[in-house]
Amino acid sequence: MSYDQRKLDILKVIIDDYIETAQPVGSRTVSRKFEPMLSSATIRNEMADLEEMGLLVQPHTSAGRVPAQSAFRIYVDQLMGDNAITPDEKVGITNFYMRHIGDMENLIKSTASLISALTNQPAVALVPQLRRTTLKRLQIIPIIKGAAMVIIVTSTARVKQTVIRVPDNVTDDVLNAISTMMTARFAGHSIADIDVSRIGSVEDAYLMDSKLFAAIEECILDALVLPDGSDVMVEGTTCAFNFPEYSEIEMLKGFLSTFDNRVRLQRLMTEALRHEQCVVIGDENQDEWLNDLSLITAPYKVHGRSVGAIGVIGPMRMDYARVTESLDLISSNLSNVMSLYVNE
Amino acid sequence: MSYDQRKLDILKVIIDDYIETAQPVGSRTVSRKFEPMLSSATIRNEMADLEEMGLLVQPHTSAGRVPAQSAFRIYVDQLMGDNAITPDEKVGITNFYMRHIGDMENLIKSTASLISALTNQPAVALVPQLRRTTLKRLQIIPIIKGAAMVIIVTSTARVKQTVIRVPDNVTDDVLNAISTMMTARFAGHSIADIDVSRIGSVEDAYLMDSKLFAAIEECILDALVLPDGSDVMVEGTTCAFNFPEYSEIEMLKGFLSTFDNRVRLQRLMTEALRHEQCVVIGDENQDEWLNDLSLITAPYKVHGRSVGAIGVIGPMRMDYARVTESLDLISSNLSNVMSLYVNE
DNA sequence: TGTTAGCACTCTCGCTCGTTGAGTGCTAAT
DNA sequence: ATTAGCACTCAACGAGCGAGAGTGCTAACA
Repeated sequence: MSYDQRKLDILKVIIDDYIETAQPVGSRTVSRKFEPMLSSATIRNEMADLEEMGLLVQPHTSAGRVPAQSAFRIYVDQLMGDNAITPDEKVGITNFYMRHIGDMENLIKSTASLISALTNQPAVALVPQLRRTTLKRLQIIPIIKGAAMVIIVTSTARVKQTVIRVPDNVTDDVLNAISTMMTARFAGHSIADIDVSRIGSVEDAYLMDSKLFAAIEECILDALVLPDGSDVMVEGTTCAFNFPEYSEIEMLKGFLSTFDNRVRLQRLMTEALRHEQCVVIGDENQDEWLNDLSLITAPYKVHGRSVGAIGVIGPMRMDYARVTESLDLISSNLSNVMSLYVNE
Repeated sequence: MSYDQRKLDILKVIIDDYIETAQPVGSRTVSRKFEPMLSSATIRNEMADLEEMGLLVQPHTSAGRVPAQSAFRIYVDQLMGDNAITPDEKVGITNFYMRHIGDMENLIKSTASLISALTNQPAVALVPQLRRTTLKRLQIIPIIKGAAMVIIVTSTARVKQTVIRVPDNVTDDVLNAISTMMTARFAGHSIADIDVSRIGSVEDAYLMDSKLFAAIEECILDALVLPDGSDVMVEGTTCAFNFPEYSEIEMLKGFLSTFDNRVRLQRLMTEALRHEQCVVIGDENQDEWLNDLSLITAPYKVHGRSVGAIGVIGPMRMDYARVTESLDLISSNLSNVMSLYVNE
């Protein structure tokens, strides 16, 4: 019982069909689709072998077969085709990014929508991470006595705001001065660089209240960098309504609840940002909550440096060819657009 | 066949039960709950009357009865109780707002979550509307050649950003100067006041490129004020998974799709902002897409002026007493907190 | 006159059970 | 090695049936 090519070809036909229909695939179906023509009996023999090899699973005796998780792995690594995205669609993607103007949150949100529309799967996208981009401007604006808002604008045109407490005796002018000064000092620097030591030197220079700097420091290092779920955009969860595997309400609920915990998703995507495109199938996922799903992610880059990530989460049965190609394309388009924004 | 009190009392029992169970209510159930004790036969007679009056509907002969839309109207206007919210819960709400610190988007989002948690219904909340608050600061930040980002901070600590095109020859210093100047000029003014004519005078004073001002004007009047769906927060849609009326996937899909069109929701809530608390049941709604749902909204105010709105969208069967009380309470708490932010 | 017990009737819901059909594994022939 | 043929399995579907909840009506009663 060898790993011969025919077995793999048959496996591909089975998986292709299963991806499309979400139904167990029978020998007759394969026989009809398979080239060269083989009788269903022959296919049956091969399928029995594939089952013994752990690549197929029979839900019950008289059903067809369903690909096992390991089969999807082989499919992704060796079997699936390419050119799943038509030239027209490629042009569409390019146009989408050429036409786009707007702020970062919007761009990333639209990107998630685009991925979802293209793949018919829920899509996830991570906004450019602050500590991976550079500061463009920092502005502290008083709100009420005792509180001020820190607004940070990054080189990727991202705006992030947070509220900090400030001592009562700090005047608007002081906050303004600090804003100007910090902007001048740190503009163009990586946000990760705005660290305690440097703030120290600033403090010395301006002889300011150290509590205020402590607050600003905390604001930048914690509030702006700790994952709070607001950095991750989710679009297209309604796709799941059309998935046959979630036709039961409890199943659907289970699947959709995956997207509720934004902090968890954000952590996941922040991790994904560190790798090139990757496909994680079923319990290959470290996280238990993804154990019967597949996660496909790709980073996007500004001048070659990964600053964010996009991805798709869906059932193990998904059109891997289409999804991986889509993510690749979109990632590179997005990277280009974003690199335009940022003068190196 | 009069509108006598007993009929109304029976109606109340029926609706209370129906709100709780979403099941047709039979005469025996009512008989058991009704005070004074009456036989189910008597109740049956009354229920037959109520049906004839158009207040009850029988799904089929051998089922109990379901309140008609008009019955819910009467229920809301005359029958439902109060004190649906326990003192403990009230304290919880107050604490929630006392503890809160953060920016506006966050506060409104949390508010929506709170409403949803309290009512077990999907909740909707509208961020303070720009044209109803005053400007705190306007900052134009260049992003790339030909584009700049306008950041507006309002008196309600809201930050709104948008990207505008600027002529290539405008320098950073000019943008900075304009920012400072416009902030000085318009800070404290209603954002609706930043209109063409005033921009005209500013333009004269600084002899600036009129195209740039046109762009800024457009940015403020259009991009920042036109409903784009980003002003409305939706939380708790997953509540619907537990509603018996949406136990069929198609029903659920239909209901949840209500929340997909954010622009539509934003328009709805912007309209709601103009009224005091109101309960709109079924096809009392102007909008067809709400015709078999109920919408309950309440505005929230800063120093007596409505600037935003909160609301609940759910099936006609909903705990109106609890929802209206919750919205009232939260609206007044939120109004208080927000008024604190804004020095009159 | 309002209330209630009793009863026949209706209709949904859930259950069982036989039928159907897709799919299998095995065997024997090619 | 391939395939036709066949007996076998099992989920899915639908019909048929009984149970139960609920009704309306009637007649008796306070």
